Amino acid sequence: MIRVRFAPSPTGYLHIGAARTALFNWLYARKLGGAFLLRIEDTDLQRSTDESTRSIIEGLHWLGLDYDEEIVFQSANAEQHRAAALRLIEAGKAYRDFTPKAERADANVKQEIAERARAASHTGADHRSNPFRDLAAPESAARAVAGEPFAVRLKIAPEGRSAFTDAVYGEQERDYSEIEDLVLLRSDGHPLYNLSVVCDDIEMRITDVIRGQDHLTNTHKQILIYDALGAPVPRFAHLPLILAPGGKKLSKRTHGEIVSLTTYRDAGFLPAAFCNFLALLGWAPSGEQRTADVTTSDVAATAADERPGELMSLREMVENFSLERIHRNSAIFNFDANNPRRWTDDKALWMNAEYIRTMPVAELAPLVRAELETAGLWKPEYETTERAWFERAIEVIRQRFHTLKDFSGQGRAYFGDEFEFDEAAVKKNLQKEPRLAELLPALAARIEQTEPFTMETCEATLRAYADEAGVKAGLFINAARTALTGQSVGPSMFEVFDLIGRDASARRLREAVRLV
RNA sequence: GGCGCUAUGGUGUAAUUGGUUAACACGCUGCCCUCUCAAGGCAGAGAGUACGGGUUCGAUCCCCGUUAGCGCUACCA
Repeated sequence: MIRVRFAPSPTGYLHIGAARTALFNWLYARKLGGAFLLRIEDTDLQRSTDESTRSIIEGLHWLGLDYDEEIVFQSANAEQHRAAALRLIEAGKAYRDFTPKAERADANVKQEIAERARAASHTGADHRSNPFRDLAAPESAARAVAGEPFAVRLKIAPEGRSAFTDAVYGEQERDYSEIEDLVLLRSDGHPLYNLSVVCDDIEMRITDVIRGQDHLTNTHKQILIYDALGAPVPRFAHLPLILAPGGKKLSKRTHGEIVSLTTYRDAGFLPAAFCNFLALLGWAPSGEQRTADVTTSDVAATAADERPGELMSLREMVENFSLERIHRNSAIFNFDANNPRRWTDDKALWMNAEYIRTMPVAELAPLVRAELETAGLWKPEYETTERAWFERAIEVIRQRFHTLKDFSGQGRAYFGDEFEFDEAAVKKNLQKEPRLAELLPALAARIEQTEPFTMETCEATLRAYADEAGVKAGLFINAARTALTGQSVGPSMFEVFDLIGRDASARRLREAVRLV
């Protein structure tokens, strides 16, 4: 049985790249009927926080990626990892390194690495020139017993090659001479990443490791640890990275909130839409599936036969998913920090709007309810006596919305009398024609007396009065839109009258006079 | 410095795995529809597949080199 895991380290919020890794693992597990597990890699005690762990769990929950067993906290297994390292010493596969620990500043590690490599190539020193590598076992043990601190290093054979087949990147080979005797245990006894990952993956009986491409070259080291431990090596699949515009690294430091999953939740994205978008970064259904999906998509039950194949429900993604179709080049997450309209990837925004516009209203309603609740606009009647009205309002206004936030923003006037007037709209629709000061109350009176009060009768009333007053119907229509909703854009005006209702419509028309 | 990975319009991707006027989506431009804005419809601009060599009757696709970007190279994860 397939067992995969998502293993983030809880140092900060859940990164969208990590979220995509989680999604792919989940997709793979669900497709193959396997288990999807969650492991929190909190071995770096200084940087790990509970808050971050919580945000990871919340993020997965929001996306709808359910995990199958208890969460594993890596720090809880430190003792086992240590024992494994000690066992490797006994077996002669690792050795104690008594070299005093070198302090280095995090900021210049890269530079230091380069300099050290250059120096080593001059002196002819290689990865196997550690003086403690071949220290006799009894002496090594004696020094340890005497209390001398030591790190534990894996003993890599001087000659040979490591090889594996990555499900995405294909055949991978690396000469042992390129691999240093990596440290498994710090001199303070703390197990290091590569050891911990391998031990936990063995313990959790992970069969397929699906993770970011940044681990591709480290995989050779981990395979060496599997071998030393005598454990079977899982299958590996590395995912291309997600980069910022310009092909630069997408980081919290330089790009801020844009890389955090919670940003999208808080901005009113639908989890299904965001998963859909994320899935298409580095993966795509085949051309065949793309066209086949046109008729089977259930994202939009109402217009299924018109949907492009890129829009897929989670269920459809599971159906179509395969490691083989993940590609190897990194994807760019496109956005423009200087343009508020382009604050995140255009396609993500479009896709979210598409979902909002086409998903069944019954599924959208609870999400709108949550949004209205947080905005203080929710009324319990929307679930009972006004349910039909509520669903109709959603249906009408969602056509122009991009995120759930729009229901409490642009859509505010539909759910209450407290709303803002857009300055430009007032100027354009109410202030260009001074006669509106008299005409608006008169229109209000006519609207009020319209019987029955429907889209059609409102239209007839308005047009008749426009004729009578000798103005264009458009004048009234646009003025009414701004009077009733505060905006210059929105649904067909007669639908707006109908939704907002007789009393509120008349009232808002009269009140708008003060803005003329 | 060493090793590795990658390279199709602005972005995400497709191309029956060597044979297409290089396709689709987002974005962009224009027109239509129209009470506004979306949506929708129509039309269009935008890549000859990073560059240079091979192999081949024929390369987006296979090979080599160059360049660029990214990753790894820590007693970080």
